[in-house]
Amino acid sequence: MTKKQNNGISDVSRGGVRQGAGRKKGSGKFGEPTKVMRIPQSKVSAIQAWLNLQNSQSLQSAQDIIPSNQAQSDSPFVWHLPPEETEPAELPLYAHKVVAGFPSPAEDYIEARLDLNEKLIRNKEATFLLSVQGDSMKDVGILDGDILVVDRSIEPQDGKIVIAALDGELTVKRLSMKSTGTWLVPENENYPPILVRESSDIVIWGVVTATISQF
Amino acid sequence: MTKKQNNGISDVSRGGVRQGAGRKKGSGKFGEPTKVMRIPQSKVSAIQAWLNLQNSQSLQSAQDIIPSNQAQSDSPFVWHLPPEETEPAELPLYAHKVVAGFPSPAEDYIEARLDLNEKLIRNKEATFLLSVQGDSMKDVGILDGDILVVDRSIEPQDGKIVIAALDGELTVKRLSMKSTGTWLVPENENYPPILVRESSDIVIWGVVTATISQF
DNA sequence: TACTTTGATTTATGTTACACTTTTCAAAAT
DNA sequence: ATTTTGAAAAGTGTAACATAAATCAAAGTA
Repeated sequence: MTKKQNNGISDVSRGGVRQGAGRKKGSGKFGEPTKVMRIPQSKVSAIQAWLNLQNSQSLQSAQDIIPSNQAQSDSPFVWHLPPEETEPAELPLYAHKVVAGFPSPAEDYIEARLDLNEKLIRNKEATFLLSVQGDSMKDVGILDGDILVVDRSIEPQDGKIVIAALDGELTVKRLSMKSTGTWLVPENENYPPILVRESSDIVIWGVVTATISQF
Repeated sequence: MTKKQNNGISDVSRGGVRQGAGRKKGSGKFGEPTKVMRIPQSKVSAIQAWLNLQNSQSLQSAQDIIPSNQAQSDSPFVWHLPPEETEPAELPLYAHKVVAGFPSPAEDYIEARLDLNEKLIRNKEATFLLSVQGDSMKDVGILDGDILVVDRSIEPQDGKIVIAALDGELTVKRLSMKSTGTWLVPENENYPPILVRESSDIVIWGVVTATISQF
């Protein structure tokens, strides 16, 4: 296999011990020293998923928003959150049966004023945002690049759309708990439902309460 | 030290291979098989803390909270673990192997204000919200009941998704300005594109910058 | 000269191995 | 009947090992 045939006088004339040779410290995927730990089996994938997230999160600051080096699945990734507090912006909300009439939206048409934070976030402490990769949930309007609003304080019930850590990867799917068992169901006919076996290692991170597509 | 002096005929007459001998499976502190994982140093204590928490929650809290076998840690880890989702009991989801409660990947950010307004609204004065009826734009994730964020200050260009008042009705469509004329194009194969004739009465109210679906 | 290839070196990573600890139970001792 | 004992079985933390990936200067090539 190896072409190194050090018979007597070798052709070794490259490489060698020298300053600066070899891989750089901190060049691994974690960017820091590691330690081995013993983890209970059922928690392995949750931790893997979490580490992946942490990883992509720190990459985000340097790179763009969505890391592309692991585009093989529909994993959501943590969205960077605006640090600063600003005054709540209340926007006019027009009735959804807006009749024609005057093109320019005047005060008359305003049905209510709405603060998006208030509208979308019920439990601020338990809510975080993720961005989506993949289109396995496209039929419910969750598209690649969307921002998901996830509430960890909502109980994952049958029919809810959840963020689940399965085999070390985060996915967004609809949770289905039937007599046939627990399933993670995509909303895209090109993807099959996933049966959550007894032996499966699954952790639900939260319930998706909204998705935001930006154009 | 050992008093076992197996010289010739030993006094071995206790113990021995037999059914039921030895420690029981699942009698460890995790109650299940484990696996070794490599963990980045900075995450070790967080994971330990979480594992301890999980442990003391699922098992009896007869023991103490803080394990003493790792009290040598030099990092002043604060055990201020969030009260979190630990609402008055009632999550017997363990039966389904569905467990909530991994520390949020965005925990550090939750403290910060999730300002969706800032994220979604560029020009507050010119922005309004509109809710959607119909599914003519479902392929871009605009579904019935969604809330649209509309910016009147953005110039309606070819390819933009716009709110148009056409012959007295408000619609959301993609604006297409080709040599064949100006079109309002649905994003749903069941709907035909609409040609905007010279005689048409059309007014563009604004450009859609985002859509929000709530579940 | 400028670019590409090569290969030893160094760090990273996942897994196995191993030393030691803990738990368990029945025979032996009391 | 109760306690002691000790091998067996399982658990736990860490070292060790085998690849894998990254790095860079020498050597090769155009």
